Amino acid sequence: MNQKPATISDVARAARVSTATVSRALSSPNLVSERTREAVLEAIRHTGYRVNLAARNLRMQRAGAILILVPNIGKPFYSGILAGISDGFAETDYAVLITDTESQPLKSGALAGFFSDGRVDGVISLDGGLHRNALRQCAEQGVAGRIVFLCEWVEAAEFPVVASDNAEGARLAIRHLHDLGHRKIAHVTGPEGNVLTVARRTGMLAERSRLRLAARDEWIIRGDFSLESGRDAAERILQMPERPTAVFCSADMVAFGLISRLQAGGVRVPEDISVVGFDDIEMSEYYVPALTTIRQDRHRLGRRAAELLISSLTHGAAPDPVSMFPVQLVIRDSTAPPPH
Amino acid sequence: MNQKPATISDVARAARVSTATVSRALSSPNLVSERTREAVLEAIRHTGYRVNLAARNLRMQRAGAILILVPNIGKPFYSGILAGISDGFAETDYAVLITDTESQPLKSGALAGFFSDGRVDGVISLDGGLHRNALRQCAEQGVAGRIVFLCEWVEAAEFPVVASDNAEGARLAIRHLHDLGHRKIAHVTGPEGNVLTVARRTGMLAERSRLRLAARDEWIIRGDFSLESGRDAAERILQMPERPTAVFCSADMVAFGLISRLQAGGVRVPEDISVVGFDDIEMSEYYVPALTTIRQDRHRLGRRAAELLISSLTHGAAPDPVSMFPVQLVIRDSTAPPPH
DNA sequence: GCAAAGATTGTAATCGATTTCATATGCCGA
DNA sequence: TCGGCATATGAAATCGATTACAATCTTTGC
Repeated sequence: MNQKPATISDVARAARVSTATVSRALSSPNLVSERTREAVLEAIRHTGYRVNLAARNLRMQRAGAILILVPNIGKPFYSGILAGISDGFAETDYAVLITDTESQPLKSGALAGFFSDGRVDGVISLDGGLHRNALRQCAEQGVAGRIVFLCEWVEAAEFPVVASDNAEGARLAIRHLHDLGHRKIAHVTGPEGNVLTVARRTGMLAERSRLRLAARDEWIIRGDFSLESGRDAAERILQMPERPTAVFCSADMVAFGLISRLQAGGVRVPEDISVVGFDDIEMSEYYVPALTTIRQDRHRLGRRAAELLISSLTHGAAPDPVSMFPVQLVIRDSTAPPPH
Repeated sequence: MNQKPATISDVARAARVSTATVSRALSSPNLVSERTREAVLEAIRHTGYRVNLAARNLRMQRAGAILILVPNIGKPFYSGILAGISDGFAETDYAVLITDTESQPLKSGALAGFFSDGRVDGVISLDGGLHRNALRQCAEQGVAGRIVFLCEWVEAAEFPVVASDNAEGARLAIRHLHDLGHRKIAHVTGPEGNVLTVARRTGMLAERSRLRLAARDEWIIRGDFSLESGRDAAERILQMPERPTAVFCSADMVAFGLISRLQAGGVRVPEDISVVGFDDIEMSEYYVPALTTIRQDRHRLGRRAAELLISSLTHGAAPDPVSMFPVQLVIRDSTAPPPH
């Protein structure tokens, strides 16, 4: 035990051939006679040889890994996405690295650095808050084609994006509330400067004015996709002289925080106030009340981003710069007609 | 643009020294005169050089990466743990790889393979269901010291373990319910064969008999840590002729599934039935009712496992084979005295 | 003033694979 | 029987770093 792993030379020696032949027997078997191929395979079995990826990657000038930038691994929203990405890379020999950009912010030059130190071949970023400079550096190094944005993106940057139709999601939410009879609808936004915040708020505002619904400034409440911001929004609402009858939240977690605080304040959901979330994370179905929300197909989004990246790594070009995925309204128990 | 990254030779040429000197200037500056060190640094700045990690790792006979085996990335429970692990590795130059053992089960020999193909230097496994064979292979290769179990573990295997005091957690839960006046306490277990299932159930049973509480076989309900299993358990309970007045769930997610279904069935929590969870995931505080549960310090667990692995990778030996972390009872709104 | 010790630096081997180029062999048709 | 071609294989260069060893130049002690 504790013996060093067998190398290609060990195999070559055992099979009485050169290392070149061993390599060929593995990567292009048709270049090798059947007899020697058998001998090589037997030697491999015997020695327990596995090709050393560091060596192979060095020689082949690739890193053999891709990196996922996640704003916060802790959020349940990302887990389904990560699973989808993993699935997408399952058949490849790429290793999947994950970095949390919140707990470990990228230092200046770090992103381009990942490429130039041979650590990664490609990047999937779930973080739309990357520095312009960092992206420019990547573009200058000619690795722009190896970066894919997922869910979030950077405005006016030339990287492929895989995302849900956020504006449509917001419209669906508002329309659903309108159909139930709601006319006074509030919205808890995401963090300022976030592209999703903008997309969802814009969609919400557009639909609200299209339907000629009441509009009050205080009904647009700033949040940040977190439970806490939902709770804070609830406190604001509890103190409003004229309360909305429904709230469209920019994320399910926000809705949970909101509902929890509303109920604690004696306001029932959905009897007194209806609530719609966004994302449809696993919990939403089991919340009390079960949450009406906008579903994003997280697994599919992740998978698609993986496929996109793989294809641009192997074929050099991204097939389509933007893929927008449909969202879906899932009606559960947190919405009902407004109190008359 | 699109130029290949600078190599050590480029730097050497620019600084008019040999590659050896460049390497030394970086790794052991005291071996190099100040003048040349300056020149080298200047050349590095000028060329934008970054050391190629594949090459360095190959030469230094290390992989530069560690692998985390997660049963299911999708579960919110793991996110805090992963963040803790990431933190633990933040100051090192190890890359952190993550694999989901549920969506992509390890093939036979895969674990040992990760080591022998130079892909990883160490492993943190959150999966206690690894095959004995896989572990034996690792031991035979002499890499046993580079595997750390976290939260879960494999019974009778000689690897270091970082985990919470699960039995104590179960005892705390039962004692709390007993203190509130409950005498008929049910338990939804984890999946059969899981070490956590055993630890928590054992602790629960021990405390129950110590306190001389009522015991009925049907009050031990098999689950699997999931929302769905909580829902199923609730359905069983709703049909019991003699219902328990309290339920201790083996995970918060189970508790959510359970409460959601109980309420739908007209049983109020905590007025009719009290519920205690296990884990204290972020959501628990914001559930309705806020969940009484056993807190595990997930971030700290993750961090500790990372530190343990790092230390055994650098110093060769694990300081202490088992570290058991204390748990904590967090009392919220899902528990109350039983209906008289 | 000279040998020994110390400080710097360069040359070349090495890590473990892949791949180019050259060589050896066998088979074919003329 | 011999040139030509396809097939099978090996020798050696290469990827980009680190490091053992050797070489040179300074400094120090007596």
